[in-house]
Amino acid sequence: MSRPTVNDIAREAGVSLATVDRVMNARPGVREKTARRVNEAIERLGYVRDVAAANLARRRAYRLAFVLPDSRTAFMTALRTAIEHAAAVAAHDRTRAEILTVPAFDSTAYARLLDGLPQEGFDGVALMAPETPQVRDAIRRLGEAGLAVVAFVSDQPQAARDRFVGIDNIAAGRTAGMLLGRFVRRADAIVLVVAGSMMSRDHMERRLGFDRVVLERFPGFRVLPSLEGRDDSESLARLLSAALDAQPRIDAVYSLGAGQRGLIETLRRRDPQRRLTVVAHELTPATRGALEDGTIDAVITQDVGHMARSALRVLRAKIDAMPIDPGQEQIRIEILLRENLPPPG
Amino acid sequence: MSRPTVNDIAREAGVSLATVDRVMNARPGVREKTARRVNEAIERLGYVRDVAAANLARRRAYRLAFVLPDSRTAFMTALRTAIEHAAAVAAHDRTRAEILTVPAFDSTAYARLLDGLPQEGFDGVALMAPETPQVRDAIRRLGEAGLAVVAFVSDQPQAARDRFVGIDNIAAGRTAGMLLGRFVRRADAIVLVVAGSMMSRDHMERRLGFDRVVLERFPGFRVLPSLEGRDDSESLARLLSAALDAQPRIDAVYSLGAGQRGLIETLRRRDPQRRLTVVAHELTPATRGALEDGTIDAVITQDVGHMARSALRVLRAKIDAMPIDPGQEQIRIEILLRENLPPPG
DNA sequence: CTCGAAATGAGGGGCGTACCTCAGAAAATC
DNA sequence: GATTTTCTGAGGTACGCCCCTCATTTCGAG
Repeated sequence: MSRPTVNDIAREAGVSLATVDRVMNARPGVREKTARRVNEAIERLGYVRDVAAANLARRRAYRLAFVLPDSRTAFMTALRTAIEHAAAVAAHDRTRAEILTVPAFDSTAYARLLDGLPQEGFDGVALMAPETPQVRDAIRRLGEAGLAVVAFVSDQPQAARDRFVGIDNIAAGRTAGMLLGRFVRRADAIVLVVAGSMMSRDHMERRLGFDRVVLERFPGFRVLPSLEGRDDSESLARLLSAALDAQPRIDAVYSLGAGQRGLIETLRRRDPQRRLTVVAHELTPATRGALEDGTIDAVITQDVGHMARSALRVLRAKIDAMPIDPGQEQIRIEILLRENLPPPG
Repeated sequence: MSRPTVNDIAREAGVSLATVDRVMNARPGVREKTARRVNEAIERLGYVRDVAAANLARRRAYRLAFVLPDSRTAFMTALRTAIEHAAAVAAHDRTRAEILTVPAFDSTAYARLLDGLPQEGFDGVALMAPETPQVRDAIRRLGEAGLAVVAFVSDQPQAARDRFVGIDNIAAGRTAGMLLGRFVRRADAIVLVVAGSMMSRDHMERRLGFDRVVLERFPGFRVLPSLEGRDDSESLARLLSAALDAQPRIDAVYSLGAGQRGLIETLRRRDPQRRLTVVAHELTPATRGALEDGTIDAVITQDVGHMARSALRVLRAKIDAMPIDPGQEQIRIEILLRENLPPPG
């Protein structure tokens, strides 16, 4: 005997199909007593609505938006590709997801775009945006308009988002710090921190976590003031080169993300014997190559494919008011060495 | 304009619905020329069959089996729980998955069980079994009977499995070796390897990878003959205690998996200052606690939840002859430090 | 050209659910 | 008890696809 259907419920509850339908879809005009009988029958038979059939009948289509900054770092490119891929797969599942792009730090533009989404028929939004009052208010309005909202990659802890899909960047920074600290042999190591841009919350949090762990666990380390390459490989290469000249005894480099290409090229040139211990963020073609040839010792990363799929699943679940599987939606802070690098592609 | 349906295909191809249906479901009685016209129409409109609707109409139900050894290590317990959870979720999706248990190293019992599956109406099997000729032949017969077969956790590279869901244990061993080697401060470290049982392929492969990396990268290390606790915490505790007495200068311990509880308790007692560098496999309540309190420095693990879900997805895809998303099905060799430990549960 | 076989069209019933209408029954109101 | 209001039942149509039957057309062989 297979799963019970609405018909079984109707029979079991001693009511008609129409009544079962009214109860199940919260339509008006059912006495409380009758509704209870139906719900009891559902309980008793262990009925679970066949979501596939329901969606078929409803002709339901989920219309979702990924709202991303227009930044074009390797990480953002990989993220976009992952989202497009996940969206193509989800298209087989009545889900249409589009990427919308906004000037990177323009909160007003974000707010304007978000405010327009309800009228355009979107049911849910995955949002990667700076944490500002304007964005926060726009998120609240989205929620009031009935859209599901997840903060994506970068959290909005103060805002009315339904969930955060991404990693804890403080913990990621701690992880990087611990790894770097244990990889470096000497107790009085000099460490250089390289940042894309400190304007982004992620990088600030990583830095924070890193500093804390160094302070707690490697108090003998000297951490130099951080280099800011403004997400740009060329300027980063120049800055790094200058820093290595100024302080030749640098033992380790921690790269918070963005501009990795310039960093790696400079390291290859300046440190061919790989005396330096290097920990970087984000798996990109550049960091993969550097991991393979030993220029970088470890990469801390987050699986962009997983994040894209997770955002889609979470949004759909929120739209349907269904529970999510926390284990499946937990994005890991991955540590990659050359030895556990997943195959490319 | 939403997705094209079979009706659109029929119209576009200038044939009737019945013919489209015959083509799509490979039913006989269609001239090749006509079939081609239909397929062209499918191409042109970018039609993709609505699998949900198709399954509904077919009343298709996937009946899947997880065939596991009766071993009751913490890892196997976690794995079973993860499978049960994934199966409960998949039940909402016309998929019934059951766990079948076989005496751990009894190839004959495995073969007998596997041979019975086709008659019992199973469509696919995820199999964790020793790699023996008997099992290999049984897998071939399953394939011939039309079942999808994935090797689960432990690969069957010589057998006709459709895929392997699990990690490369040689790489996992290499990862552990690299991590341990870099965490230990001295170049002439003495390393103790602790195994549950060397009978299992996984543990042998990890050992192999570990040894190779130590040989290549840390040639000064001395690796002691390995301790075998036969997957049993108590006997492992005794052995370890004896080994630490015999060689007090041990610097590091590598635990291949199984019997971790005894290991950890002994370490807590014998090494309260955490002088030892310890790398272990599998995230379990015991290793989690040990990571948190610093008894263990790193854990190499594989996400059991991911593996269970992946096996289900892969089996369904194989049964439907649909493509899979390699990125999503890639099981990671995860490195966990205290800093990037995911929340429990 | 004829005949039989093969190919195709037309149509129905069904999968489990949603959503609608209308008539009739039960309950609440006075 | 009559009347209004609220509930409930019966039944239909639809979603996109599967699978079956039967009549009709087309094709190829002789």
